[in-house]
Amino acid sequence: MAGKKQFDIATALDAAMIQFWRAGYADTSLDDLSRATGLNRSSIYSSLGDKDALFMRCLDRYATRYGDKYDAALSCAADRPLAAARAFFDITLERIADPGLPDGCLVAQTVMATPVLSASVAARAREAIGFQHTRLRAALKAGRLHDEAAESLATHLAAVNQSLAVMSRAGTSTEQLRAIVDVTLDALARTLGASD
Amino acid sequence: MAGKKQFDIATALDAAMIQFWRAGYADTSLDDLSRATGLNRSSIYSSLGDKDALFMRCLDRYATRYGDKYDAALSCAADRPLAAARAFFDITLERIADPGLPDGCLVAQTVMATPVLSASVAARAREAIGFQHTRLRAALKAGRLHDEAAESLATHLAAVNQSLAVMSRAGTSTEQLRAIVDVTLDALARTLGASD
DNA sequence: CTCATCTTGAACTGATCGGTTCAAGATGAG
DNA sequence: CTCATCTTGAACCGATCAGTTCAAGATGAG
Repeated sequence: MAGKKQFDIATALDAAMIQFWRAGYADTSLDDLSRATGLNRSSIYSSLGDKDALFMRCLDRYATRYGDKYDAALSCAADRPLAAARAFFDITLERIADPGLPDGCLVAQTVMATPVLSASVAARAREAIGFQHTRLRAALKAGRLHDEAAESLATHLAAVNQSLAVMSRAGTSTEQLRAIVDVTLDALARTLGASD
Repeated sequence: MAGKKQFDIATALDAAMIQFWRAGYADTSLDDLSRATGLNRSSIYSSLGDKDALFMRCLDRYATRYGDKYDAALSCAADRPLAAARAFFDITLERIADPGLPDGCLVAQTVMATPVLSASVAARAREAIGFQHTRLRAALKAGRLHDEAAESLATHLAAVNQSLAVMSRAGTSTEQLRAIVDVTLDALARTLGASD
């Protein structure tokens, strides 16, 4: 515990995460990471591990951070499932609207690069998608949807959420992104209404 | 026209397209393209241009080939708009189910890599997404949906179609992919029914 | 002040990248 | 057969890549 102040690892991880998020794994060099974090190459290597390990930490960080937010948004699903689903999508839409964050989604980007990533990284990204599905299914079941409807609707909601990552990178406006989810929310509303 | 047979440019383009489709621009080297096409490095360079130009040709090829199929699928929209939408998604689902083709979608992959691609390539990919939207909106209008509904539903359909690219790479089964579009098709069916 | 600890910048390695050139070989028209 | 034309393999270039090492410098505890 001597020497200069230790740099803030959490801050560095955030910066690295955003760099990977914006440019993807392949298009992020160690120099990019050094520039983004403000840390030296050797500092990154010694305290954050090599590129693969660092990416994995960023992926976990991303999944945990937004996973918690998605969980919170869905927490009212038992009482108001439609509002819960709306809040769920709002997490994504607000993230996209935040000018301090990249468009798209780190998980979506990673999943798309699956064929050229290491097996462990690919598996972790798929896992994150699976968690999203599980989260949504549980919420829909809590909202008194029968198993079959909860299953397929959870898959649909997870997919539409991922589509926002693609469309935001295609230059789709926030109004159009909102329109995408509104169609889905209408479908959910009718299903909920019909099951009452 | 002397010398050995000229190799088939169309076949070579298909092979290059599939390589880019599977691995993306950044993760495709000239050696990869050489291996995929069976052509020599210098042959690629002399007759297909440099990496950027070749990628652009592949992107155009992809957009045209599947664009035509999507158009054909939507051609019955005036009479049977719901069947047209179903046929539209079937194009994508069949493409994903084809073991001879990569999962995902070249356009989706390219759009996701927008921040690190040349401006011209990024614009072309966005253009392709725009065409998809235009195509769908025209079909929905032909199916007697009013402008507002056609606009937002076209955006939704285009987005769900892109979501299939992401989800297919996440290991989602064909049954689940089908469930994703079925929710959307149900929503469309109700909208069409309500507008009658 | 002293010294153990941490950070930093710089350099090096071996590999791969995209792009380009060119001589050698293969081919078919005349 | 002759020769113009095309393809091919190999090599080279400058640049960048990830990974690693290490000496020099900065820092704060004792």
